[in-house]
Amino acid sequence: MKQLFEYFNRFSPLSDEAKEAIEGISKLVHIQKNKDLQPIGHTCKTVYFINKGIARIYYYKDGIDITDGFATENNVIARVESLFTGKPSRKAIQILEDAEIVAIDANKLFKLYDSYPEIERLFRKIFEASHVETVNRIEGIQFHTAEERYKALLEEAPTIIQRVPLKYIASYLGITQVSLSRIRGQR
Amino acid sequence: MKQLFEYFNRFSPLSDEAKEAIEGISKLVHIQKNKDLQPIGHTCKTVYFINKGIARIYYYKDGIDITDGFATENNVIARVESLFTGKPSRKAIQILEDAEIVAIDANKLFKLYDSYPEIERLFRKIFEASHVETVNRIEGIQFHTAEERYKALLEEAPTIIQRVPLKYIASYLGITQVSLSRIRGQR
DNA sequence: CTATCCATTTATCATATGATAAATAATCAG
DNA sequence: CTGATTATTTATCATATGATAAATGGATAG
Repeated sequence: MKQLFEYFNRFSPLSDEAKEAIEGISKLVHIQKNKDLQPIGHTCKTVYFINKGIARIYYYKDGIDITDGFATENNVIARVESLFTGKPSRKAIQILEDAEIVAIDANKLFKLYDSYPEIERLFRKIFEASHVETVNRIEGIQFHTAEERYKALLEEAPTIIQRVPLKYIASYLGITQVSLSRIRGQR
Repeated sequence: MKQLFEYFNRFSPLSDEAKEAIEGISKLVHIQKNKDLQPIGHTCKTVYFINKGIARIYYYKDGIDITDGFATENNVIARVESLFTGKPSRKAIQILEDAEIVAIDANKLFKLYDSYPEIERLFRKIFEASHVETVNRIEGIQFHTAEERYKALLEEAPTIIQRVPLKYIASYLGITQVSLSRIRGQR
C-alpha cells in the first residue's frame, strides 16, 4: 500500500487512522494480461490503483472496439460515468500487461466519507484532477489533426505507445488503425 | 437565491446554516449580452449559477474563436481547468443574452468546505456530474460525424440552437461555420 | 428608412481520413 | 520449430470536411 499512500500524498496527506480505514476496504489483486478487470454492463463499484502494469478502458461502438483511455503505474482508474451515477457502464477495464492492482471498494469508500471528511476531500481532489484532464482532452480531440494528436501522445506518454498495441492507440486517438499506420509511416 | 437552492436540492439538501453561509459569499450580478463575465488570462475564482440568460465558455485557437461549452438557466458554469488548478485560464466566459447570475466566491467557498462538510459534499457532487458529462462528450466528439453531432444537439438542447448564433455552435461541434451551414442546408 | 456591419448560405476546389483489401510482420500455442 | 493467428503496413478509391471567396440575408445605429 506504500505506493498508494505516496500517490495520495500528492493530493492531500491522510491521518494514520484514515490510512488504516482505506487499507481496510482495499485488497491487492493480481491480473493477467488481456483479462478484463471489469466487464461491460456492470456497475462500477471499485476504484483501482495500479501498482504495476497497464490498463485501458474500452467499449464497443457499432461492434468496433474503442479505447477510451489508458492508465499506467501509480494512477487511479475507474469508469467515472458509472461510479458517479450508479448506472451500469457500457465500458470495460482490460489489463494489457500482467498487473498488480489495489482494488478499493467504492461503496465502502463512500461510507468512509461520512466519518472521514479528509478521505472525501482526498478523493474529491483526485477526481477533480481527472476532470481537468478530461476537459483538456476535449480540446486536443476537437482541434488537432490525427497527426498532431499522435505526436502529442508521443511527447506526453511515449511509454504507452511502446507498451500498447497500436490498434488500441488508434481508437484512443479517434482514428482507424490504418490511418495511424499511415501517419507513422510518412517520412 | 431560491433558484440556486432548488438546484442544490437536486444533489444534496443543505442545512439552513449552510445555506446562509453560501448566501454570505454570493452576490447577484446582472450582465449585458456580449459582455465577458470573465476574461481570458485570469484565474477562475468564482463559481457562477445562471438564474436567467445564457453563457458560453470560449477561447482562441490559432486566432480563431472556439466555443468550449454553453450553460443556460439553472446551471452552474465555471472554468474548472483553472478553478481546480489555480492556474490562469486561457478561456473566457461570455454572456449571450442579458443575464442574471449568482456569483459564488470560490476561495471563500473552499474555506467553507472546512467548516461545512455538507457544502464540500454538495459541490463535489455538482462537479462530479459535470465530470460525467465531459467524459460522455468525448465519445460524442470522437465517434460521431459532424452531422450526427448537430442532430444530437438539436435533440438534447434545441433551445441552445435557437438562442445562440450558429457560428458559436459550429465551433462547439468542432466544425467550421460553413460546414454547419452545409449540414443544415442539405435536404 | 437607409447604410453599414455582421451572420449565414452557397459554390468551388483541396485534402485528411475512412473503407476495403491484400501483403507483411510479429506473436503464440502446441 | 512450425503453423496458425493476430497485428501492422501498404495500396486504392470514396467522401466528409476544410479553406477560401462571394452572395444573400438580417440586425442595428443613426
